[in-house]
Amino acid sequence: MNMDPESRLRRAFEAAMKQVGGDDAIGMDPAVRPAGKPEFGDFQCNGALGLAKRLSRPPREVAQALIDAVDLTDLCEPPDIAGPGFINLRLSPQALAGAIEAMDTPDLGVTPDDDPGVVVIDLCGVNVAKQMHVGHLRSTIIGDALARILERIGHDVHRENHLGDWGLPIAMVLHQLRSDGVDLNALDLPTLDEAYRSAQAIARPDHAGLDAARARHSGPHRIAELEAQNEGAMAARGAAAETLVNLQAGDESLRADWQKLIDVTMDAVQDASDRLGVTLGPEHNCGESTYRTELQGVIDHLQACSMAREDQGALVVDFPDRERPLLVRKSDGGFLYATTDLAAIRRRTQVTDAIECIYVVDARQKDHFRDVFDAADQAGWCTNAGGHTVQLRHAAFGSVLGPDKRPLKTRAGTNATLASLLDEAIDRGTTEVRRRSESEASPTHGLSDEALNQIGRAVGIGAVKYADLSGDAVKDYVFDMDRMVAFEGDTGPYLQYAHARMCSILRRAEDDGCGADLRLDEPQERQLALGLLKWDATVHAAAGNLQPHRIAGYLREIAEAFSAFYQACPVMQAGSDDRKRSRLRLCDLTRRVLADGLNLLGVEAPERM
RNA sequence: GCAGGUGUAGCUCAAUUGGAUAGAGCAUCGGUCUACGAAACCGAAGGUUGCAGGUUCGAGUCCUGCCACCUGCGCCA
Repeated sequence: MNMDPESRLRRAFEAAMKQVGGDDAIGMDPAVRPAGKPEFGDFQCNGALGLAKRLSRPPREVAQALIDAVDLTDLCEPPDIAGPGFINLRLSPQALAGAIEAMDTPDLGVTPDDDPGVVVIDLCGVNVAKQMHVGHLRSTIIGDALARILERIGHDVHRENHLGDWGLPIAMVLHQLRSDGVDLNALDLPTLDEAYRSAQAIARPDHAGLDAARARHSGPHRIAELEAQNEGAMAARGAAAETLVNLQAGDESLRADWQKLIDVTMDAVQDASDRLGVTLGPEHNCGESTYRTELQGVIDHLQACSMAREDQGALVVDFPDRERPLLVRKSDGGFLYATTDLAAIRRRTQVTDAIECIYVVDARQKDHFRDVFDAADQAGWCTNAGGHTVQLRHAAFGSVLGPDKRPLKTRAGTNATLASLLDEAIDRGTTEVRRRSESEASPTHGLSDEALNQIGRAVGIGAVKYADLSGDAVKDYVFDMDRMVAFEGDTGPYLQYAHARMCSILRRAEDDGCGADLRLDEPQERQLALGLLKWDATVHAAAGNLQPHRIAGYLREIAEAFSAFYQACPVMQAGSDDRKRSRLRLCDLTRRVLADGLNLLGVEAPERM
């Protein structure tokens, strides 16, 4: 049973509502939550308003009845009624101090999930032969954060990088490189990337797309674009298709070359992962190619379930609530990415026994995942091998836009590469850290080049990651390097700075106040303490809703509360030893919560910066 | 055409899932470094939450209808 004040208040008011409302109160939420403003106390109970409705009694009268009935012994000061019937609650000093002491443990009061299990997170999703761009940045950063958050509450997280390493696009590049006579042993990523582009441009006919575009009255620009693509594409496509057939048939020479493309691509991915500080390595690679032997089995199963229907030579799955069917096999017998995604779900739920599969993929694929998830459900794969219900969830994220609100481009007009972005972030972070370290008063003064570079990287990368994680992931976001690396205001470095200041105080102190009696007399001390108490609920809310930005918002709140405390309450010269040790303990706990949260976001927390 | 999404301060974003006077940051203006790090703090100004209705004690949040923009729509992934 949760012993934090909010849970205790909820239970107390639940009981009071039952007493006041009788059967009418069954199933009603006491609506206990942190107070909206400090003037309203520490917590508020809004349940009287709903209960008054059911009882047809004046809300304030019901609120009074609840106050008369509720048992808040050892928990609260006498509550009062405000506005239409809100009950404002203020914790007793003992209860607040007791609650803080209770969370002063290694796990910081964060409770494990009620139903822990294997959670597969599909993240990063690079395509072989294609340079990583900002879209992969989002998938990787958000996916890594979600993985850390879910691990934090006890899940067994399996990260999977579902590489685009199979299918026609790869065959096209392969064919092009081979026919151009490129030395694959000396292949580098820019060459590969360029080959991918030109292969795409040459070999993409789209008659069906063109017909569809005409049928639905798409704009002339779109139609012209499609017509241009159709020019002379068939020949190249035919050759690529032949390459694909040979590759899939196991042609040794082709397979060797194919592997070289993967190696070159993955070296760059590893480099980006390392610089970003995300937990992602070769052991998480799980490419589309690994499903190739399972695709036919998926089709067989769909047919055995009578889910699949032939239509114009292709195999499709229908849904009761929408027109659009899901295509699972082409008329030429080939499989599609929906087939691969279904195979992945089947393996993850039926072999790996996942209770949850999370897809950290661009929001534009929403319809696709809806179809695939529904098809998987129909196929019976939403119950895992252990009989546990499986949740399939698309953690969709929006596009990264430039300051012009268009998809982010470099000055040259090409897609911004991830590598160039990281270069710049690290460069600017390092420059700033070095600049500040020149001042003799700076705690970083005199540190080695290596140490300063390390911190500079943490600051630059932290800024980029925080910017990505601090807003609701599903929305598009405007990427503005200049704003991020101002390192002021609501940024990653703001949180890192607050953390470094706490470290600084703790460094100066002879002890960390561990075990000291807490005296939370000043309003800033109370506010900080009340903030710390929300940590458990915040982690669970972020995990349950797949919203890392809740963590980010919480940490900013903590950093702000700490700054206010720092301003108002001297620690080292607190007046008495008891008070000093109490404040040190509060600093220490705050530092640990902040570090814990930054770690969940994958943002480093240097001790000096 | 059909489906989905978005619309909040000049700009970039929040809002504990229906709660009190819609909050931050940037930019602007003013004040704080002989107390632990000024990457900070305090204050001012900035709003008809796209528009119009509706539901109720109470709506940025829910329902309806418009407007604007974005995205997707069978043999690419």
